[in-house]
Amino acid sequence: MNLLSVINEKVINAFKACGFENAQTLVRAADRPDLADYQSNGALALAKSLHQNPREVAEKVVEELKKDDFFSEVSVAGPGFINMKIKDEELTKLAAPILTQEKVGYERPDNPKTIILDYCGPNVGKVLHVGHLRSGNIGDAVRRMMTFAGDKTIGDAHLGDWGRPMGLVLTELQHQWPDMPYFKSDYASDKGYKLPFTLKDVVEAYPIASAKAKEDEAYMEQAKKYTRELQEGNKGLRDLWQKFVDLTKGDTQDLMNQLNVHLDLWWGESTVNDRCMKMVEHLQKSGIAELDDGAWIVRQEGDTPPLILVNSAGAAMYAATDLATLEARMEEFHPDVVMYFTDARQGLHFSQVFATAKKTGIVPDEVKLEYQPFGSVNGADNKPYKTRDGGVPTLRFLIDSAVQKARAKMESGEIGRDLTDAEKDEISHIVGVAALKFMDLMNDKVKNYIFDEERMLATEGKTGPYLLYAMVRMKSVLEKLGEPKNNTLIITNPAERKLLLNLYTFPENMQIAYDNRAPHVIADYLYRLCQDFNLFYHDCPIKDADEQTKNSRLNLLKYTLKVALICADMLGLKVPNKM
RNA sequence: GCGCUUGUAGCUCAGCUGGAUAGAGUGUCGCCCUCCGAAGGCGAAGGUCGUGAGUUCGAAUCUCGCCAAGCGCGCCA
Repeated sequence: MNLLSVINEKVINAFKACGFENAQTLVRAADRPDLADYQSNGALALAKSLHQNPREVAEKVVEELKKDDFFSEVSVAGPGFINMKIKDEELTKLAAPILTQEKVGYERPDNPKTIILDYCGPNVGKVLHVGHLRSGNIGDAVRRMMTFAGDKTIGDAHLGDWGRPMGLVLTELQHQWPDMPYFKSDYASDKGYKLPFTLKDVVEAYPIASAKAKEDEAYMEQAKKYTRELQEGNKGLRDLWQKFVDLTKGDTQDLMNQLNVHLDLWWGESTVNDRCMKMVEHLQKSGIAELDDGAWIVRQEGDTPPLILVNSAGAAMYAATDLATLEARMEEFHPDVVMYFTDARQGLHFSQVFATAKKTGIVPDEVKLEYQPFGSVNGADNKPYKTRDGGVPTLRFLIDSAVQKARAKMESGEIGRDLTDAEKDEISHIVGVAALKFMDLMNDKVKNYIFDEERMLATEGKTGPYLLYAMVRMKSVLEKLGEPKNNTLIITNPAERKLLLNLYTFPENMQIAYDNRAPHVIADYLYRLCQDFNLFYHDCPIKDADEQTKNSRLNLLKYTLKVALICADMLGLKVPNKM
């Protein structure tokens, strides 16, 4: 049960009582809060299909609704809106049955699904950068939303750990550390061997290697050879490869932990290596793949260019790995939906892969494949964000910088004076990361946004720190003044009413966010909730109020905190107890 | 050339499965701490919704054309 469904039921019955059997009620929170709490646009839609005057239809329904003393006022406005105001007593009466529910009134309209979400996408040999922030952040937020809604979710990092880049890294590492045991013909084990290189060396090795390979043919041949031998299972290369894959994984894990981004699965391209070859062979034999200019391709419908499965050098392309990964996911998890969170430039690739997956039967018809593109992060010049020296900012740099600035803010302000150093460290990390994450999640994901560190860390305006501050206040007041004694609610002030009404709209907002895979809808809702709370806090003193009012306000506060924390959690924001 | 995405207040963005007076934030200007956390609150000013047509009782929203920006188009991922 939630407020929308309660009102909707009443409006449906009113329409029926007027002889309109299957009317769409189109009930929602009012666009004009000055005129109504909820509105129904059903009369407009109905009148259109019946070729009647919408106002007349609305008048009839309003007469019916007026009989219900749930409403304090029901009226027709404009071309045929039905405006409804709810009695304060009814509003407060519903608080306990709705707002104490675990999901505060959210009820999903369909059956739970199994959903695989492909996000983060780290590549071995490359540093995580601002793009991984978006992929991880958005993908994880959507995963959290779906988990809340009751779906079984699987977040997969989809590690880029295979192919030519691995051969290049192996080659360059050998050049720099030729004495490593892995390359010896009699290699058996590296037990007790201490690695001479670090993650830093690995990520530096890749660009060096690909530059060398372009100029030096022998070097390229070596890389190709290692790529092939790695795939064939050469033990030394396999062991060395595992070492630097683990370094990358560890680093990614650390960064994702810092961002509070959760991953369930670390399947890499290597995971599907064997399967990939078999799949390609099958497509070749079945005639779906055809040879063209030495490459194996799958033709697409219309003007869509063909998908390249295997290049003319015989190497599987990433479309092939993606298809093999899909095949593996189907077998292992039988998902209803698979979604990909990658930047907006890969649209063509995924439309080819999806079409091919369906055409070949790798993915059954009933399984939905969703491409969820996101825009780029731009600098003040509206071009992809760069650091001052012109480089691509690494994810670690972005996090460190945000945390450091949050800390500086704490030191310079008058706040947090009573915090210990350890507390300051912990809290500035939470605040800095929240600033970064919220800036990334607050806008529609397909759009580019402009990275502005000053603004994202500001405490005024629509920012992470503003939200955290509001929630910290809620916690703090509740802790100081204690739990309410019973769950009776009364309305004595417009700010209380506004806040309460807003709490009731959580289910609707949740549904919109879910349907559109849109964390920014939750972000926006949470922001409005915090605004309403701040007004309530300002206008409605609790401590010195009479017993009944105090109790009621504590209840309202408790409910607000509960909903706010649910939203914050869906966005992957941690909320400290003080700041 | 074909395709994808975007264009809303000075700036950053909501609203886009058709509905009322297009909303926030920021910036600008003014106001509010003897009071549970002022990292807060209140108010004012600010818009030909890129543009032109069409559909409709009604369009920021749907359709088409045009303009502008970004991106993608077989052997990288």
